[in-house]
Amino acid sequence: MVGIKDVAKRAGVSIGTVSNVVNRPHVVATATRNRVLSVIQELGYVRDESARQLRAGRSRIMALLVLDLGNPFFVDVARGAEEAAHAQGINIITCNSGQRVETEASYLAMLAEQRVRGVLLSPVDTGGDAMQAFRRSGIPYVFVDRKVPADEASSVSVDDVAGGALAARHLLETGHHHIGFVNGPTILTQCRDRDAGVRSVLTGSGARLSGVEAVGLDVASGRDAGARLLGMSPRPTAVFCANDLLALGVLQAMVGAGVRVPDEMAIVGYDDIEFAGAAAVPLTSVRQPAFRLGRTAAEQLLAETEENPPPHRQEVFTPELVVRESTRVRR
Amino acid sequence: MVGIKDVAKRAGVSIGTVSNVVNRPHVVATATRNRVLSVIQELGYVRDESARQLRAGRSRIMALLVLDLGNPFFVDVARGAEEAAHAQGINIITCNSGQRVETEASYLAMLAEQRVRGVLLSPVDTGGDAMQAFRRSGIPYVFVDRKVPADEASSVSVDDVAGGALAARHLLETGHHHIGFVNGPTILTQCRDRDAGVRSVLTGSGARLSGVEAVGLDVASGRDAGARLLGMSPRPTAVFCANDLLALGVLQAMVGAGVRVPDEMAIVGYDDIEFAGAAAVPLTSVRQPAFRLGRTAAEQLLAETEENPPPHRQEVFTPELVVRESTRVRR
DNA sequence: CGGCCTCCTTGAAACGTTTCACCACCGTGT
DNA sequence: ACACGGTGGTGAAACGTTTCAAGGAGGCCG
Repeated sequence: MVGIKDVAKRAGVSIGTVSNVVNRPHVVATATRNRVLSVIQELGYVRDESARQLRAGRSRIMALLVLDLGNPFFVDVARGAEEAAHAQGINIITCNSGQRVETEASYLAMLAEQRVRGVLLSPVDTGGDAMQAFRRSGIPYVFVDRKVPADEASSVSVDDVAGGALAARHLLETGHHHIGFVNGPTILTQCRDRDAGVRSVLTGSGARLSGVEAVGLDVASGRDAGARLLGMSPRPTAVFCANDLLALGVLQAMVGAGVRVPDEMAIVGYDDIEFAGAAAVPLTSVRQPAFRLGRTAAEQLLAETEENPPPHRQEVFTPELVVRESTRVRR
Repeated sequence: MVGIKDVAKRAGVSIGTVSNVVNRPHVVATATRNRVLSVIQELGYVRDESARQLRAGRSRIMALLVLDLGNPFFVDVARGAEEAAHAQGINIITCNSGQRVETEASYLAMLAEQRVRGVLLSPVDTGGDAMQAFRRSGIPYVFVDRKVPADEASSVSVDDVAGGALAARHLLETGHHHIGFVNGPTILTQCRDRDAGVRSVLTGSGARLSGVEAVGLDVASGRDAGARLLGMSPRPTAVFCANDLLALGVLQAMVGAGVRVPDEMAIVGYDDIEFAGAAAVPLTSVRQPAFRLGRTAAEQLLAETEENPPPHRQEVFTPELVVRESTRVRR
């Protein structure tokens, strides 16, 4: 592998000069610069970032550690983060934990060892050993889609309690008295918060709530939950799902069983992913500003990795209900 | 930031011993090892991967550079790759070029400077400068979802010509004589191949082909293309889309315009992403084994980064037609 | 009691950069 | 002729690891 030394020797200059050509071209004379540049071309020299970083003490890479890339919501978050980072010439690498605690831990360890510039975090497990160790590493991080106490770190999130409430209220207003709630794993704050929102609205409303906890937050888990819903008697007349993927799964189960949506079963999803509007029955969903979430978080993180970091901030966006066929009231 | 020296001093041993505790625990006496380990704990020491890598000359990270994470097909590819890599204790980082040539170039440069262990590549632009430079870097790479000459590198792909042919034949067999083809940007080999497949079947069949080139491979481009399709006269009675996202967009355009699917317009997509089956009208689609694609490619890449790399291989999977509502013949 | 083996530990070199103090040279003003 | 400033280039230190030859401390055998 060709290094700066080879270039120096071949161009008949010192190592320092080659380094200058690469990093501060203006300080070296035009003739020398061109000679060195052409040798670099000729030899195909690529500088070694690990050496550079070892010297500099800091990396030029930011990372995004994401709960589940299979969820288009997070893909949009990633896009937003990428946009913000690229605008400042920083590359973002994405790590997908797939909601597995061990995978997450392994990525956290890797990122710490890598001395990454900063990390955008949407962790499964905020309290675990891996996360504790990561905190101590001193690498700046910002939580995405999860709120944390202000003294720990910045966060950019969406008010999930409000989102859950929004969905529940909508179902009440469209005349339902028995509502199913397909929630995801309650280890996730998002799920607990949405649950809290639902309960805050339903408690004392006279409506009945039937909860189902899905094993995952994907379509397959949704189909599964749908089947369980179908087995209930009395069966709820409407269901709120913690996630559009779950909602799509539930919808598939309903269609498969010949249960008409929304007439026999209204469905509300969460996230308003692009596919929600294109579903067999277009889904009513609680929209989150995913792209902005990612962008805002990345901007904050970038700011916090600068010389004089600004104080931590907790940004909370407000979700919005998008009504479609799946809860339309027919008269 | 605490380094190996701090640990050594505090534990009263040499830095070599600390290194041994971390990397070859068995060679150090139990008492010493425990003492060092507890100091590591206490100080929160995390080893610096850039120094480690500088010394070792190679990284322990693999990368996946992907065309578009917004396409669930690639998310599945990523999952497959992650599975294979994690099975060998290697972490995979994902880089999303979003089909932008400059973004791709910038990631390629970054990965080369990073001296990554190996890269899984689904590039927009195989011939560009960035790619040329990357080849020279000597980092092992394997193409995913794209075939290349055997002497350059390994590749794992799906026969796109066959896939295109499969779709076209299906539409002929279901009685269509005027077929639309919504293709993606022809800079992508995949799109050119699918086109070739379609033409090979339609040429001489007596059927008419109306081509539309979408600007992207996403839902919005599909809606756009759908609108163009609707403006044609005579209007095709069926359309094959190079991609399920395009197909979903076209479907939305049809639904929006009150054109019945499949009666007035049959639709075939490509990839068979999870959402295809859950669409307003479940989509017929050409299925690709995305997960296996990713897993196989990662396995090959891992093998090629070993001591005695196996020869390059070209693995080509065969696509499969999945028939659903969107092309169902009613009688 | 000397020699030898085994088990642990050490110190220093090396990895490929960046940075910085220092030097050589040249032209200019006095 | 001399001092001086500016320009362009050099050499060496430093970054935090890993690795490896070498050495010290015991224990065992003859």
